[in-house]
Amino acid sequence: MGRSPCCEKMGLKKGPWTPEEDQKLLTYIEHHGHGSWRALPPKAGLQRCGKSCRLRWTNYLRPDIKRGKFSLQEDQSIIQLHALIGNRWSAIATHLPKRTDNEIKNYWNTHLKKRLTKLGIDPMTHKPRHHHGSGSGHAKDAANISHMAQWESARLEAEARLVRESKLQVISTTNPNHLLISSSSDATHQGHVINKAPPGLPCLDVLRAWQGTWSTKPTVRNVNSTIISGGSMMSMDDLESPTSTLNFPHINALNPPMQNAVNINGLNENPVVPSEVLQDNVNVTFGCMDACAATLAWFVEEGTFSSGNDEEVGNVIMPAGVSNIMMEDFTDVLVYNSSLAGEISDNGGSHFEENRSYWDSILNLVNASPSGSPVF
DNA sequence: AAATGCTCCAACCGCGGCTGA
DNA sequence: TTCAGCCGCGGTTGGAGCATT
Repeated sequence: MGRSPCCEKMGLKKGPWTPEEDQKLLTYIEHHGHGSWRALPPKAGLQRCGKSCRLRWTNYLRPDIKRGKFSLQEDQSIIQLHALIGNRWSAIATHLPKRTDNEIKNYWNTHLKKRLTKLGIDPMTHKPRHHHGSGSGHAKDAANISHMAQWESARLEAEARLVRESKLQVISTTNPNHLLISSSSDATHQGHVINKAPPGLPCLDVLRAWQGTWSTKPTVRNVNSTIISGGSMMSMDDLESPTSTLNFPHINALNPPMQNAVNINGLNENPVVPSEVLQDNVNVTFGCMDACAATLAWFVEEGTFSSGNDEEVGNVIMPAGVSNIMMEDFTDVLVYNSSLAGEISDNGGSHFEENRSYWDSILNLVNASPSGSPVF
């Protein structure tokens, strides 16, 4: 590859792994764990550097890797997380169980980025190239989004580290010969276990303190009726990530879309929360709007809605007409979410028409494509 | 059938952060 | 405090396989 041959100069093999090498590595790790990667190759009888072994294991041989096509929900998650935290693949992978950071990175570079580009959405900023912002208000939103992105980014990194540290603790207290798993992609799964562990883990306290630093407000109800408890860990059960501070109204709205539309409309009956309390959550909602656009276009392109549950079999393929009707309802849901946020925050609902226009423009863009064919 | 172009992904490299001496 | 060793992450690449001409 025209780079300095770090392994070659030591007489070590590079390039594609043979089935025999895979078997050696698998067998060794199953019996001994990987321990020090640097020390592993000679013990396992491999003419490879430790780095190469680690990569092979974490990206390919690990038994808990899910391979194959990404689901629509996984697409959503990647887009939304990327909109928030950028190219932090390992952090994104912690929210996609059984997917490796490398796989997500490849998928982004080969599929998602291109599709967003074709949609006219900048894959780096997640904004439409001809975004119709509203002057200073838009700049303010952008600043808030940036603030939240930094917050979430730091939180995800802390979460990933927490998972890694806790894994070491768990392993050290169990069978020393237990299979060591060191990839980040299983972090979400592992994180559930860890976060249900008895309180007292120092790392958890650190994370709590970290969250408390930013979230000093009292318990509030956000636009999606999820209770967020400021200064302490929130309810885990409702969230995709065990410690996520975010929620994505459109995800819930789509799983399935119609039922959740009812749920969201039901918010009218909920007590209105003071604007200062909701502000942060509202900002997140707006921060995800552009990512929502891409996601929405997805569903129209595919003509499908995911069940949202990997356990269920298959997606429902809808006729174009039905799809359009559902898209209109979906728009209402999204507009409602964002306009509710706007109402509660500071503009007395002034976002409503603007957001409706925004989503209508996305729908028009999508619907302008030939019937039943991708828009890109 | 052959040549060419394109897509995809496994695997590499370099850098930065962490840890222990 | 410094430094060396190690690990993990993100960016990048080579090449296999597929599609198109």
